[in-house]
Amino acid sequence: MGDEHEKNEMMTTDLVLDWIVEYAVAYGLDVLVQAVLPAGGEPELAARVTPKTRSMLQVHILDKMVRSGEWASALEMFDKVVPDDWDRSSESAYAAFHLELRLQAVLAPLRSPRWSPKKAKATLRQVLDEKVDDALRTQLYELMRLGSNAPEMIAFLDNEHPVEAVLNGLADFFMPMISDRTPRPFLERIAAEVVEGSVSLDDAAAMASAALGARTEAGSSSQAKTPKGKEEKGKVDKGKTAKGKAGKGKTPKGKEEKGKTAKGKTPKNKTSKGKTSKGKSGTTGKKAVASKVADDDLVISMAELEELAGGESELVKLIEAEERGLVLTPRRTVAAEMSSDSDSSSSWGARSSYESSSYDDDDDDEATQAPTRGLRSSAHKKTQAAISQLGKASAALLSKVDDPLDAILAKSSEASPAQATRKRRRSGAKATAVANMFSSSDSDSSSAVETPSRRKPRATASSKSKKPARSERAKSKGVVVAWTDSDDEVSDVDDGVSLPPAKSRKIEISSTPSRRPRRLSKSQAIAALTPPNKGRVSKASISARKRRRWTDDEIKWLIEGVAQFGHGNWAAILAAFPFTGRTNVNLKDKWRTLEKQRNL
DNA sequence: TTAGGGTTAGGG
DNA sequence: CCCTAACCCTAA
Repeated sequence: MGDEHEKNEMMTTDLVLDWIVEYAVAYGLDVLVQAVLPAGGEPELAARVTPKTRSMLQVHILDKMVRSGEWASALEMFDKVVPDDWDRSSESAYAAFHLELRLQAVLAPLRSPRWSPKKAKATLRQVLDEKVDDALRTQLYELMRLGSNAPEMIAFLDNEHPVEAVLNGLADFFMPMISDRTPRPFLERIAAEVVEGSVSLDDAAAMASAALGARTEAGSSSQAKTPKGKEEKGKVDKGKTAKGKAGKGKTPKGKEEKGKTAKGKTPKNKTSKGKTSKGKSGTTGKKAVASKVADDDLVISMAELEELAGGESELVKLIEAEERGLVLTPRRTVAAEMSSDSDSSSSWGARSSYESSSYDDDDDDEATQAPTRGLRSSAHKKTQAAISQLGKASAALLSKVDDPLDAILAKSSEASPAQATRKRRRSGAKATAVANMFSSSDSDSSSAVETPSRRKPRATASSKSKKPARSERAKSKGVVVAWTDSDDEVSDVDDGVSLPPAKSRKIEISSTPSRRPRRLSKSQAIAALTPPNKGRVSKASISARKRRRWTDDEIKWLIEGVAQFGHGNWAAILAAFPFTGRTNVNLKDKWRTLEKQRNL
């Protein structure tokens, strides 16, 4: 009796916990996901989550892996997620999706716009040498056939095996498993608080449990959970049957859809850009504790950011100013895109209606746009929103600080493409630097400060001129050249820089000035000017950037990354691991030295 | 963005 | 002072 009551209470609590976790996922709180997943999670929490919720979380992770191109991990996770009783025959949807995943795993390294046909072929051949089944082999041979023509092959990859299609397939495939539950406002609220960090998960469970208990107490307590269990079972069954249908329809549908979206709206690929630094879900060695810490840091970082920016209202003002276009940053488009659709609906069910209907394609936009992202959902959106918020905040912060370089560059009317690029990269680097400053509680506090790689005063010596013996070069260093450029005068520069006027006309140039075409002297000047600016901006970053030795962790990531993405995909590797203060070129260089070391 | 040649800080 | 790892520059 009392025993049973206790038991019921416990199960109620667990169900509530389930819900909270589910909503937390919808809110994009990966910490919870990590905490609950068996491997590396917190055992107690994991044990209290129902298998169904666990599956849902796993699908969530799978979705992330697919998005970040961790195909090997995705394959692994896929096998874990699929229930044992699903049809795995070669005709099944399981087989189709599994094949697609494996294909993607092979194709991922080839998607780089810069891959060489030679490399692609070699990679494919290597795969073919391993044991692959006929279905995969057929696909790969088709790729081999196209391998001699790079553009054609890329087009093939994009049209026949777009990542989009896999994502859609993912949504289709698992939708039956993931039913949408009726949202419960109070649970949503609590989940939101968990996300904010003001309430711990356990407290939330207690709170929600109390709330739910109060409601269900009126009826019999066992009533509360019985329907749930039934519901769950029913769903699994239904899922199994529905799945076959969904899977079969999947491939053509995905393709069709892709074509249409591509035709309709160009921009949208951008979304993934922002979230680079946190792609670690696959190989969390460090437990949920670590991710918890990371999340705390995120919370703190916003607060600190606001504080630094002069309080919230100030920050808001700045952001608003930015949005009105007063402050131009490339991020603006993303922000606009973000704010355009705010949704609050439960995410997981969004696609089901689309699935059952045979999808008449008469009206384009609405039909295609909405269902495209079954799983992208609000979880993704929230994450994106948070990221964009952070980005905006840091941009606002930066805009508050005087960094004249951008202004200077903007002013220089002949802005060559190269300069423009440099400018953009700089601001990007700065933004991440600010973010890193808070998010990486990591050891060397210097790294964050270093990150905005300061160009050395040394103005580019023309590399073509064969090196003029060390001593000579050394001597030439430190020549002082007076720069007199009539048009934009000191004032121009002065606004942002506020350098001592006397200095602004004298620029130190380390290489022979006469060799350079005059046109370049300005950019040289800018480069030369830069460090002093920085000195003014922040006392911490005065020092010239330091050499930072590679840590074991970084080396580990690099090796892992090459194994995962293949040699030469440095940008992808950089994005997939939590490198701080490293660039893709750095990775490339490090790999070069590693290889050298191994050979010797 | 990557490949590869060039430059240099800093350890031994 | 030498050598190497880390970093820079630029063509493609």
